[in-house]
Amino acid sequence: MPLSKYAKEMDALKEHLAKHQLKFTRQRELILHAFLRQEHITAEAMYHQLAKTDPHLGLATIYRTLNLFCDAGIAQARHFGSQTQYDNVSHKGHHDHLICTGCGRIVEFENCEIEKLQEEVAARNGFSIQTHRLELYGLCTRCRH
Amino acid sequence: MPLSKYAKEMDALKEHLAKHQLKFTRQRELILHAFLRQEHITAEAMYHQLAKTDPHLGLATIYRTLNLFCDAGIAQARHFGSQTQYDNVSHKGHHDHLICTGCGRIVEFENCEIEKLQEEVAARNGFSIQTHRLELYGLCTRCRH
DNA sequence: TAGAATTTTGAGACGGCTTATCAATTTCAA
DNA sequence: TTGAAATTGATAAGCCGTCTCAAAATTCTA
Repeated sequence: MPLSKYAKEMDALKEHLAKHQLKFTRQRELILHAFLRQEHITAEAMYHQLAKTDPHLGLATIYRTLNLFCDAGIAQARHFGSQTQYDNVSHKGHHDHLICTGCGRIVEFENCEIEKLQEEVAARNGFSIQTHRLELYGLCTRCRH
Repeated sequence: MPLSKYAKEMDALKEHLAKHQLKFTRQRELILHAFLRQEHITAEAMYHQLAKTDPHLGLATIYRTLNLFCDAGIAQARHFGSQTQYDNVSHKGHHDHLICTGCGRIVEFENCEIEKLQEEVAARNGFSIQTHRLELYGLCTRCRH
């Protein structure tokens, strides 16, 4: 019985920390919990969100920690406009994105067939996939008119 | 008989200019030709490239013009890392990437079936795809051992 | 073709997002 | 508990892209 529903990610983080001689800190734990509650978030948004309960948490720490999560495979950075979105990898499962270049609207989708083909391509090249990123850019119905 | 192999894009640009009361300038023509020669490029890269022959071309002009091309449907901006890549829309030969998280090796691939499925997903959501980005992250044969 | 109206250009200032710096603090292995 | 090493927070610095504005170029009109 896990102590928390985020035990899996917590383990992944601790394993990464151990492997790189990094330390487990109050801030990292705090940010991890806040991060795992969302599907995706920007550093700035998380800063404001956490400021309510932890007003002394620095913005730089949030950036550093979210980038750490990316290294640990818990988060994935996605650049949109001038900002960076940090996606919760476990939350999104295997959701990919349709992004409207007109209005910025984002539609999530999932397609098993595509995933299967990805596996085939990877296998053919001797790779074992850990994660992937698929973004389709185009115009949505509204923006086409 | 077209005067240049870029006649189609030139027409698209001129049509857009006319429709918006914009002017056809030496710089716009210059940048269009330089742009169409590549599959994708950043403003900065184009700046350095053109500086050899036109040292007085301003970086701001390049940004403005590449954004103009986006409006005209000739180019398409894509955010990559902290930079903006301007993709040449007319280039169809799009390749995707397999990226080894162990050693950083990048293998390019192309898969028509995946592209077809992408089109289907987009259509189902009312999108018309302009471009896409597909990256598979994993371990290559060597790094798995 | 000349002249006027309008747009564009180039150079640098500016602003937003992210990373670097560094002294003080915290973690953790011994 | 102690001390080496990593982390933090505040802020400076950096980067990328846009804005500003006077001068130049383009287009329109006659």
